[in-house]
Amino acid sequence: MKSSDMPLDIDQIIKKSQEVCTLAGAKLTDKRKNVLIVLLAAATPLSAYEIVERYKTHFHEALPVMSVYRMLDFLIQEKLVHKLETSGQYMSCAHITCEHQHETPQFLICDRCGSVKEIGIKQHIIAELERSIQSTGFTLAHQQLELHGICEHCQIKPQ
Amino acid sequence: MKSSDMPLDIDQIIKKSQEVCTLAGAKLTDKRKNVLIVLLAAATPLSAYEIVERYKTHFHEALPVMSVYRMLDFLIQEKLVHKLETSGQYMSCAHITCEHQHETPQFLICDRCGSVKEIGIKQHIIAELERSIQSTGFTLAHQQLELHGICEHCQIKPQ
DNA sequence: TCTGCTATGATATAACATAACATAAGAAAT
DNA sequence: ATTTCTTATGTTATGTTATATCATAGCAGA
Ligand SMILES: [Zn+2]
Ligand SMILES: [Zn+2]
Ligand SMILES: [Zn+2]
Ligand SMILES: [Zn+2]
Repeated sequence: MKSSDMPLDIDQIIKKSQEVCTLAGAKLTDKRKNVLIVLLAAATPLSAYEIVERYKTHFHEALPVMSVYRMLDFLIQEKLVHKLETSGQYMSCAHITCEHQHETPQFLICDRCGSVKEIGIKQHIIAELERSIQSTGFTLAHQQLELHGICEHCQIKPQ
Repeated sequence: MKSSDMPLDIDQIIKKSQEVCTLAGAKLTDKRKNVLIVLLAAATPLSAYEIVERYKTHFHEALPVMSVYRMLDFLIQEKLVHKLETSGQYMSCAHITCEHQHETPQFLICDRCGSVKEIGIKQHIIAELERSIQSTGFTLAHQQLELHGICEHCQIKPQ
């Protein structure tokens, strides 16, 4: 299951992505765009090697995995894609078309079906986390939170 | 830097580990024990391959990486060792000698020196997290939280 | 001793990621 | 239009993390 239950308008997201890149003085080349499309069309995060396979299927063109890693680096820099550190997989940002600035992301990873829902982390959670570790002298870098569990759909389904 | 600033009494931890295993009907063999000792003596988490190297240095005996993975599986099952999912590294549990049951662990990972401090996650943080995702229908599995940042020591040191 | 179980060894391979250098494609300057 | 520079992509090799599979050793109980 795609984590968002809303149907995606890929064309619109790509259009917005173009704008984001142009604004940043970066170029969303055709291949970078196609990699993003593969991720947008996927129901779950994909590894770089899975992207190679799907790219081949979708676009009838081979893409070296080395290039995929570089394109992912680019897309991550532009915050169009995120990397899940706990699984080494990549997924498109769920908030590309949102106007607001990108917040610290929080990922809800379903351990049964593999779907991932990205939500912005609530400010008060960050504040609580910081308060709870204050005594350790540790300073948080706001990267991302990856939480594992069972998604809504998988809960109502039989095992 | 070892994350805990307290000097470790490795002998005492090993003794307790023996007890934990015996109680669980499991055997802490010499090799498993030695792998644990390597981790206890390390200042930072180690990869399985790094454990192989250090094992060789400490004990003048080669250990196949395959065996290390199996011993890590065993030690993780007995909660004597944790795996950091964000880096594929392993570290000894900081609470082996504690009497209380093992809580959901939270790891503060220093991105400058690589040290990791393990603390039990506060109940109210879990409650807050659960409340914040309630509307998504997602049910958290209490695995572990890996937080990145800068540790106390690295903050006072020049870059 | 025989039997069966658990631990470990050995080998191969899968899966994820980076390094280094070559070529192509496009923009800017001449 | 040609040269030059830069950026994007291709190619090959290798490093790193993890699993699969089958063989052997060691040990406990019948
Ligand atoms: Zn995002
Ligand atoms: Zn699910
Ligand atoms: Zn622990
Ligand atoms: Zn540090």
